[in-house]
Formats: sequence, structure tokens, C-alpha cells
Amino acid sequence: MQSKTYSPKEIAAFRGLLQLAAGGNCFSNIKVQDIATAAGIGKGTLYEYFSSKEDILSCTMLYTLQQFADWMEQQITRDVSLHAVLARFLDALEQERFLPFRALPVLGTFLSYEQRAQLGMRNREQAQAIIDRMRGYERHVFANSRKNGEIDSALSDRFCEYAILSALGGYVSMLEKRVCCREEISLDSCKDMAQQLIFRSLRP
Amino acid sequence: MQSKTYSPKEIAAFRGLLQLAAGGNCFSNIKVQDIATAAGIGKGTLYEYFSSKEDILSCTMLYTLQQFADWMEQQITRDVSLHAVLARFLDALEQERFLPFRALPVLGTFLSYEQRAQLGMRNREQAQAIIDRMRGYERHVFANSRKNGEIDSALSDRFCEYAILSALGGYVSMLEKRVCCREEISLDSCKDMAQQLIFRSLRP
Amino acid sequence: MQSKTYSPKEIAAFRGLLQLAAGGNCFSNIKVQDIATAAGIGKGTLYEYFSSKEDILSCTMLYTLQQFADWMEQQITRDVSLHAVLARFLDALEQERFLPFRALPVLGTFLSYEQRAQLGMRNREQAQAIIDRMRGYERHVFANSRKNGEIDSALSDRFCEYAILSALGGYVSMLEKRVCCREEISLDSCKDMAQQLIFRSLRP
Amino acid sequence: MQSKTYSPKEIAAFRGLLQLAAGGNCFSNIKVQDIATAAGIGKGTLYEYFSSKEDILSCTMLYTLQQFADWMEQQITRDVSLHAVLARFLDALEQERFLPFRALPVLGTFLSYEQRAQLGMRNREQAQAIIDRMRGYERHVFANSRKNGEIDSALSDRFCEYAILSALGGYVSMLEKRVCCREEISLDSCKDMAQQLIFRSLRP
DNA sequence: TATGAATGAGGGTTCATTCAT
DNA sequence: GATGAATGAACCCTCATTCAT
Repeated sequence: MQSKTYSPKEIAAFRGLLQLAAGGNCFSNIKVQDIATAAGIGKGTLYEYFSSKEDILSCTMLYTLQQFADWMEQQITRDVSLHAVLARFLDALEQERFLPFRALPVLGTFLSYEQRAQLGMRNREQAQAIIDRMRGYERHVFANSRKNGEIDSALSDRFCEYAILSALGGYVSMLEKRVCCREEISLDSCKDMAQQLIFRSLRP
Repeated sequence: MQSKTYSPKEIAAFRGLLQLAAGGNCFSNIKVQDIATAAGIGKGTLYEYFSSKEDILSCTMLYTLQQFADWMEQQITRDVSLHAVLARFLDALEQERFLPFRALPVLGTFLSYEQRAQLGMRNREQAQAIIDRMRGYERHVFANSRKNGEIDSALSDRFCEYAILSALGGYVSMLEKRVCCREEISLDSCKDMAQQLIFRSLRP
Repeated sequence: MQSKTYSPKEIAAFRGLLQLAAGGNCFSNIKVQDIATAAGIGKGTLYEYFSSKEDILSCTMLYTLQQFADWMEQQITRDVSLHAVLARFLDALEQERFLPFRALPVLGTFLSYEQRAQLGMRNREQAQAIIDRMRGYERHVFANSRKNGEIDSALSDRFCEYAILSALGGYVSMLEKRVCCREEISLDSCKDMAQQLIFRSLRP
Repeated sequence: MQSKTYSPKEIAAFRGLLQLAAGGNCFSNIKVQDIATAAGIGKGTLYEYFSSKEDILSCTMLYTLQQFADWMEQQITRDVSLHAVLARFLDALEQERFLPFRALPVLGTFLSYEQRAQLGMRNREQAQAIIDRMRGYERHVFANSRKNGEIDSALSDRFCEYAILSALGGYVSMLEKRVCCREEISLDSCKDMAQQLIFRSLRP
């Protein structure tokens, strides 16, 4: 499976935008100049590679999905367990080079329905292809986990996916709350809760 | 417990904004003129009641929290079960007059960290008072549910809250996806999954 | 000579506006609400007596001119000297009830040419009548002062008027500078300089 | 003495604003769009060079002061007379390139006390430096004029300054009156009166 | 190719004026 | 008559986009 490649400037733009998103900025509040500055390039240069501000976002999300799919691909072994994948994923989230995984939901969340719909339009097929790829890996992990008793056999793939996404969504919310509401929650207890929610809800 | 009352114009503004938010618009993309139009009043009139666009949002969120707390208060009986509360809540979400409950998370989600922090500043004490009130009801329900076997006694209140909020967050995401990605998910199956996620993860 | 009379509300409006002007506010920066508040009446009430904000100004200036003319009329005696008139005038400026005389130039100065031209349009004849009246008194004083040696007989009335208005204009500027530049000038030395400028320039 | 230099766009903005001010517009009545149009640049461009409308004014006044100080510097010779300086200055006022000298007092006059105080804040030190420079030239001229008998030795510098500023202020008023009241005064007679007022009041 | 100076459409906000009470 | 709640035109300012260099 060959992933699309990007020029250094494009990647700089992606990482610049993701950096800003990770800081908790709504997309509307991120200025094109901010992205250019964060990327270390000129504002005009962005328009050599992208057709609009929205396009930068669209491509960034595609790039991020692709990075994620690539990462998942490497994690897949014959009899991988849900437990192992999750642990590795949550650990990965703390590393700088996995910024995209962390920032993507933030970016996505800060979009209105209409913006999301428009984004889908642009790179629809490519995005769909990547999502299908990830769904494949996902199915593989779910199947293995049903065999090893981590997941109740009666549960559908859709429910498993829903449980995991909800737990991760809640995890991100908790982290944000730490940022803006200054409640005293440790990162580790957040991770524990996320994992517990998934395992408890999927166990037989 | 006496809740703050609002003038008709203020409530019109609240509902106008919530209407727009329920439509999936990021706050930055909602124009003051839009709010005025949705509220059926003049743009200038908004500034007779609110000091700024941000203030409209801040007050709307407070109003919504208050509405929610009032509603919860009515649901609480001596030995209420988690099951009953959740069922009633999910049903309520489908009614027009419960628009606020549905739209609030959307509004909140579409804010940047900084915006959220600033909002907290304005009506901090009032918001905190309402949140404390709701935490009280919550604790009551959790206690009852531990007694009647719905919730594992070993689980902390914090984890229970996290599980419920994650499930509801995922539920809202799913509903949104129905809107923008047009996947074929029925409303009922969404509700089922949300309830299942909660019950499966909290059961002993 | 019968002066026009005004209702209490009108006079309240005049004095309200003059009060604000004496505070050094440009007319554009004075809001209708400010005038209403300063006058102790409702905003809507102003529009019962005046057709517009500009009209309030126009009438206020006319009222002030008239007050001034009335005051001058009382000062005129058969062989009044320039010295006596000036001294009395400068003293009067310090009293509260002579606020109009002090505030008028401020109001006038803060108008653009166009605004001034439009003002002139409204009450043109009345204003002209009052100005003519004052010119009459002025001529009388100048004539007397030429006789008693205060004014060089060779100087025209126009030059005398110009000298006095310039001196008073400079006097007001100096007072203002005391307000905003905080230079250490005493009120008395300001008055001295204004009188000196007039007497030195008009003396034979 | 090195004066600050400005970019062409800045100078265009200065001259645009001065042009409008020379037309007798109160600063509050001059719109940013007007300045942009008068300067021959886009509205947005102004905000690349100035932080706000007030900033444009502040910088314009500073620029004008500086231009004036530069001009004065060139006029100063060893034994310059007040008569010569004044004559040259009044002549200069009639030339297009001396627009700033003519427009500055108009701009300044049309500000409220508060606006003036705020302006002072921004470029306080630079403005003070220029004013000090001009005071220096002024003192030089006054000293010479006392020696050559134009100015009464008993008169203080402050009084001399006050006399000149008052006369010029009255001169500008007269010119304005020509504009808006259409009295039949020739430019030359205005100049004559201004000079006479100064010489008569300062002579021994 | 890469840039950032220049732009103007569009947003939040103010405030003179109206009109129902 | 007296009021102030309601209004929308018009302001200042922002920022995505263009284009000459």
C-alpha cells in the first residue's frame, strides 16, 4: 500500500497547523499567517501549495489519517491483542512525533457540520480509501480480541468502534479540562480510565 | 433553589443561538446578525442585553446549565435508577424544548481553550454553583445505582461520570456523522449503543 | 429688545450640553444619551423639543449667544471703558452661571466647517440679529475707549475685535493646556496675559 | 539633528489626513476610508502601518511637528528678526507643501481633552524632544528681537509665545470664517492684522 | 520559486432616531 | 407630555487572498 508523498513545505504546513491545533485553537481562530509562521514559511508560499485555508485543513487531515494508518499497519501482527494496541497507542500519543494523532480530533471537533461536509468533498476518495484501510486493521484486531476473550463475541464491530472512539473522545476532553479548568487529574489516571472504559464495556 | 430569571428577549437570544448551534455551526461562524435573526430581534437589541458576542455565549451556556439542573432536579426521586434517568434523558433530547441539552455540548466543543477559559471568568461563581448542584444529584443517582447493582461498588464517582460523558459525547458524534457523513445509522441504534456502553462499563 | 424664551426642559438640555462641552468633549464624542443624562431628562424627550442632535447644538449656541448679549447689555453704561468690561467679563467666566460663555467657544471649535455652515443655516436670521446687537455694544465700547485713550484712534473696529477674540482664544487654549498638559500656569497669570495682550496691542 | 524618516505610504497617509483636516473636518468626522482614499491607498493598508485610526492621527501630528521644526531650523540665522521670521512663515502657509503647518492646528483643535491626553501618551518623548527643539529656536529669535527693539525687554518668553500663538490662532479663525461665513475679508488683510497684533503687543 | 505588501469584503459594535406605552 | 426599548445604518478593524517582485 503506497501512501501519497508530500513536499517538505507541505509537511511543514501540516505540522504547523497541527501544532496550533494541539494548542487548543479553533480552526476559525487560526490565521493563515499563524500557520505560515508556525511552518516557518511565507504566507504567500502556502498558496503555492494549497488553494485556500480550508484546503490546508483538508490536506492536513488527510495527511494525518494517512500517518495514522501507516502507524497502525506497523502495529499489526498475527495475533495482536486489543490491550497491546491500546497501550502502545496511548503511549505514542505522548511523544512529539505523534502530534498529529493528538491534534486531529481537536481540529475535527472545531469544525462546523458544513465545514466538515465541504472537507469531505475535496479529498473524498482518498480519505475513504484510508478509512477503509484502517477499518481493515480494526476488524483484524477486533477478531483477534474476540478469540482471546477480550471482547464479547456478541458485540458488533460497530459497537466496539463506538466504545473505543467514545473513550478516546472522553480522554481528550479530560486532558483539555486539565488544561483549562485546572482540575487535579494526573495524566496516568486519565489513561487508566480510558483503558478501563474500553475493557469493561467490551468484556464478555 | 431559586434559579435566575431572564427577560423574553434574553431567552429569545439564547434559543436563537442554541438553534444555530444545534445546526452544527462553530461559534466563530455564527454571526451576531444570525443570532439576532434567529431570535427574531434587531442586531442592536442584542447589545442592550449583552455586552458582546462572547457574552451572549457565556450567558447562553449558563442558562442552559441552569435549565439542565432544573430538569435533573425534577427527575430525582428517592430510589431512582441509572437506567431510568438515562432513558428519560435520551428521550428528552429528542424533544424541541430540550434543544438546549443537545446544543450545549456543540457550543462548548466549538470553543478554543482560551475562549473557554475566558467564558469561565465571566459567570464563574454562578456556573460553579450550578455544577455543584448537578454533581449533588449525580452522586445521589450513583449511590442508588451501586445499591441496586447497576454500578460496580468498586468504581469511583469520577469514573462513572467519565463513562457517561464519554458515551454521550460519542452519541452526539454519531448523530453528527449521520448529518454530515450520511452513514446509515438509525437514531434508535445510536441510543441503544450509548446506553449499552454505559451499562456494560459500569456493571460489576 | 425682547429675547426668545425657552421651556425648562430646553434650558436643561442647553445647560447639559454646555456642561459636557466645558468638560472638553468634541461634539461628535458627546452622545445624545449623555446630553439627556446631563439634562436630567429622558432621551426621547429631547426629540420632543429638538429635531435632531445637530438641532440641539444649533439652539444651544443661539441660546448662549443670547445670554451673552443680554449680559453685555447690562454692562453697557454711557462711558464704559474697555478695561472695565474685560475685567468684568473675565471674572464672570469663573462663575458657574456663566458656564455658557466659557463653553461656547469649545463647542464651536469642535465643529467642522460643514457642521458650522449647516448650523448657520438653521437659525440664521436669529443668530445674525443677535450678532448685530452685540456688534452694536462692541462699537459703543470701542468708541468710548478711543476717547479715553485705551485704544489707538487709528485702529479699525475689525482689528480691535480680532485682537480681543485672538486673546480670548489664546486664553482658552492656555486653560485647556493646563488641563491636558499639566503645565504649571496659574489661572491669574493666564488672565493677566490675556488682558495685557489686548491692552498692549490696542494702546496708541 | 536627525529626523525620523517615513515610508512613502506613511507620508501619503499623513498628507491625506492633513488634506482632509485642512478642509475643516473634525477628526471624528473623518472616516478611515476617507483617509485611505485621500492617500490613494487601500483601507487595509493603513492598518499595515498604523495600529488604529488614533495612531494615524498621533503619527501625523508628530510628523507635522517634525516638518515644522526642520523648517524653522533652516530659517534661523545669527541675527534673525521676528519680523523676517513671521513674514516668511505667513508666506509659507500659502504654499501647498506647507499644508501641514496650516492643518495641524485644525487637527489639534478638533480633539477632545481626553483624545489629546491619549495622543500625548503614544509618542510622548519624541514629541517632547521636538517641542524642546522648537522652543530653543524660539528663544533665539526672541533674544535677537529684544536686542533689535522689536520686543519689549520686560516681556517674558511665555508672554511672547502666547501673543504669537493667539494671533496665529485668530488668523486661522478668520480664514475659516472666510470659508464658512463668507465674510468679505481678503487674505492679505488677515495677514496684516495677524502681524500687526504681534508687533503692536510686543513693541516696547 | 518564494515572498509579503496591498487589498476590500465582511464582521462586531455604536448610537442617532423612532414609536408604543 | 415623557419615556426608553428597539432598531439598523454606518463605523473601525480583521484577515483570506492576490500579485508584483
